[in-house]
Amino acid sequence: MNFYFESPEFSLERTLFCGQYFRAVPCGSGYNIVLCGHSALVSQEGDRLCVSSDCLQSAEAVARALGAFDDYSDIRRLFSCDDTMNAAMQAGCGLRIMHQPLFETLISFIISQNNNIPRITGIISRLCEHFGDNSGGFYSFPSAKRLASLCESDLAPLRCGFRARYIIDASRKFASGMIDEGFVRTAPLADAAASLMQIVGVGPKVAACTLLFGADRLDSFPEDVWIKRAMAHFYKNGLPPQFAPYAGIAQQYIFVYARSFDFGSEG
DNA sequence: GCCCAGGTATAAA
DNA sequence: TTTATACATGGG
Repeated sequence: MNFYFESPEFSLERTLFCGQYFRAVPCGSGYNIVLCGHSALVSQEGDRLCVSSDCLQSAEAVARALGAFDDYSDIRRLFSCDDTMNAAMQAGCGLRIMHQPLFETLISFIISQNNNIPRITGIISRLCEHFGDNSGGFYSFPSAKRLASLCESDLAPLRCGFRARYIIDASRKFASGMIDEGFVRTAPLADAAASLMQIVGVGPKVAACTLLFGADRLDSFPEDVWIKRAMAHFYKNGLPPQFAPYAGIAQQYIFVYARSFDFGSEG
């Protein structure tokens, strides 16, 4: 069934392809996605988001997880005092930070390290096909409990290389309760990051992306080589301090903007 | 073959 | 405390 949501100032494509999500598969004029346990075909016509899913509840959950109901007008107003951010907001117009499940985000960004997007997509796809639950031809993201029951060699079909060990370690630390979702969501940012970095293979970058995209921590700032280059180019002294509560969103706008200049290959 | 990919752990300086 | 290298895999 098709469900429609009014979502002004929202861009489905920018949101799905700004580097936070790896499970969108083009299908006709839209995309098949699996999000928060719901599979859906999503598309957009003007200010209207169309979610094709099995029931209204699922469709709403998907739209919510996409951030389609989030209003960034106050945030954009806050950022608008800054010339670079104005240009970045234009480049990333309509993007939203998604609300992805914590464990799924963590595993996705563990897989992303020293890797490229097409291959990340393939590995996650195989992970879901092998160990997720099949419903109607779509696979859920496997639970921490399920993956915790496996060993490294079980992940061989994923061809994820050295990351297999990290995936198993993360799953076991989640399944055992050693990493607590409530803590990750509510503790001071540095403590939440430290909690995630107990996992082998999780450093500051993966932790920060997990916090931003999977724990609604909009203040989390996934600094990496790419962003550092862009930031060094745009800001001598870092982001303006008043942007701190939304540094993650600012960073995501800048990421999209910087990518359009190919800063990745600059010295 | 060589280089790189939204990194991280480890071993040297 | 900072700087170099290996790490699995696959595409350009």
